[in-house]
Amino acid sequence: MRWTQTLIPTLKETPAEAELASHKLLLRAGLIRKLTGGLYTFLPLGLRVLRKVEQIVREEMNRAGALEVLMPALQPPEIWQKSGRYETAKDVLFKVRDRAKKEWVLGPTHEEVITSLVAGEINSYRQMPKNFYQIQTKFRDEIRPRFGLMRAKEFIMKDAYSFDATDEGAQESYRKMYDAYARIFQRCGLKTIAVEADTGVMGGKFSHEFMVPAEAGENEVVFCEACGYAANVEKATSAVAPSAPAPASAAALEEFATPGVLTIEALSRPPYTAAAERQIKTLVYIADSKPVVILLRGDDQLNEAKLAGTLGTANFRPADAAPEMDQAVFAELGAQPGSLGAVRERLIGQAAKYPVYADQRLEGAGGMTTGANRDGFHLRNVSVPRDIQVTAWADLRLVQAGEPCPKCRQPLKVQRAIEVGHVFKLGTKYSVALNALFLDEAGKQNPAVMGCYGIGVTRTMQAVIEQSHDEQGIIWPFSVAPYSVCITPLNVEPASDLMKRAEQIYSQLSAQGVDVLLDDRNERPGVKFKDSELVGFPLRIGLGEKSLAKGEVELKPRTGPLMPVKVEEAVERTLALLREHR
RNA sequence: CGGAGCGUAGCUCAGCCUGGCUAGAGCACUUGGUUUGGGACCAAGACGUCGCAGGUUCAAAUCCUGUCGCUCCGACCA
Repeated sequence: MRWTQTLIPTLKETPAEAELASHKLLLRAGLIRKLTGGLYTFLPLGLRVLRKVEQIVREEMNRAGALEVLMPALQPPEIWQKSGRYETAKDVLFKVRDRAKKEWVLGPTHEEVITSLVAGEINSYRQMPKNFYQIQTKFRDEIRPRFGLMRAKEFIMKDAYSFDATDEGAQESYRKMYDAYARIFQRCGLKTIAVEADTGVMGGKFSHEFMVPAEAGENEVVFCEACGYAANVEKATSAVAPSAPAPASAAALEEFATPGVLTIEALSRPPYTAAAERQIKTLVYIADSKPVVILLRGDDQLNEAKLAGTLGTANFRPADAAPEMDQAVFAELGAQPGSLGAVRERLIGQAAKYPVYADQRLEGAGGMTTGANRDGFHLRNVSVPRDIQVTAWADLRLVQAGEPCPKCRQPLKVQRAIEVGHVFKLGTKYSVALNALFLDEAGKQNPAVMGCYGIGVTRTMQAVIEQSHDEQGIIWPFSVAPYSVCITPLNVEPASDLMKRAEQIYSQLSAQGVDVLLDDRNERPGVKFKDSELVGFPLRIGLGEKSLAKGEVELKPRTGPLMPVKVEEAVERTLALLREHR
């Protein structure tokens, strides 16, 4: 392709709308343009990258034995009602109406469609295992689209769904996808870590996310360099020490005045000096419209994902002074936040019936300080086993960097990351709901055991840029670069020897099947160099009068030194470099 | 949805506080010329419903109200 014949609208200045380096570069390098918030057009160069990522995904899915299909993006709401997600996923569902006013759904994902298909087409254990995948546009009514392609209303996802006759078979399907994902991201030049992920309230068996470490990521992963333990912070646990136990001869509860003290921090300072780890933090949440009390150690933070698992619902929020209903809850408890506690004898009336969920770390703790359910007062000498009636113990705390690894006790690290892929062992939730049943060897009817597997293709493309760029621009790996080679003649007069040489190299490389771009613009050298570095072609072949006088052209890898080579050897040397990176 | 900020040329922004003459700059674009190994220079030119609607005023980009859009922080997720 010739530069003057395609459209590569590079920008010298950074568009005001972009925050992330990768988002800025997508715009500046002329890969995408925004139509409106969360919706982007892929320009010729951006589309080439996207297609290359898709092709890698396709090859690896095929290698893993998955079958490519293409399902409708426009879907009937009935199947969503059957699975129950018409309600549970209502916030992300785009809905449209046809001329008869009938409602349709724009697919945010395709479990319902594929399971409906399989229900009709697969009836025997002999037809399994099967794994179907597609690369397709998804629609999600994101609350807040942001960061360019990272979180868009419309994006391209590779989704796959496996169907097995047995649980062991499903494990094997899961493992194959896990391995395929590792290969896919590696081929895209991405460093990823696979982390244990929260299965949420859907209660799937287990799940891994593929994360690209990056400060710009929206997730946090906890990992151990010593033993390889890695988990999403929502799921992560650690081997933190339990709290100091209640002494044998426990002192009696004692109320003391703490005027104006509303925080753990304030209570840990003089004149009170109750260390944070000797305090009990009391939180009140409204879950499914009912108040619940949550207890953590003073120096711990609540992990809301774990709370969701414990409560069995994601429909909860912290109680807040504003809504009247919440005010009634605080009135029942006898105090405002800052003076709340869960000591049995202080919970009277309705408050005595509020369920109390306590973090495991408090189990057996003694000598603690907590709110007295009376504004401006706290209680000391609290013994958890003696004074607090706990409805259920659970792991509710957020793991912090430096805590001991749950497997090997070495210090854990925390890193921000971008989620590019997710593998999920689903079980039979959808096959039961949508009747995907089969007959086993014994002639007995069973629901298929499913797994689902997603890769954000457009997000992966941006993640590559986020992980691989410098001040000059993008640094594309050969595998997904829009063009592997950019030929940069510094004189584009058609009659010039220099341009003839450039044309010759261009046609020879093209004939060898190399993705090559000829920068035939009549621009000054600086402009051409800057642009080729901004776009990030892995290899540039520079042709200038000076070096050509010596019979040389210049090979310039994006991040390597300039390599003068004989004109006659330019094509061969280029092909050799490309082979090295295959 | 809650909180914060921003809407002026294709892009980056100034002007707004303290209303006033023909609404500006740089980049990009067009034409001509000079240049040509790291984002050139000279000259001439084209490009604006100042997001939109209403109000205040002799007069509104500027003040007020509403509205729409965008960006950032939180809940959602590939």
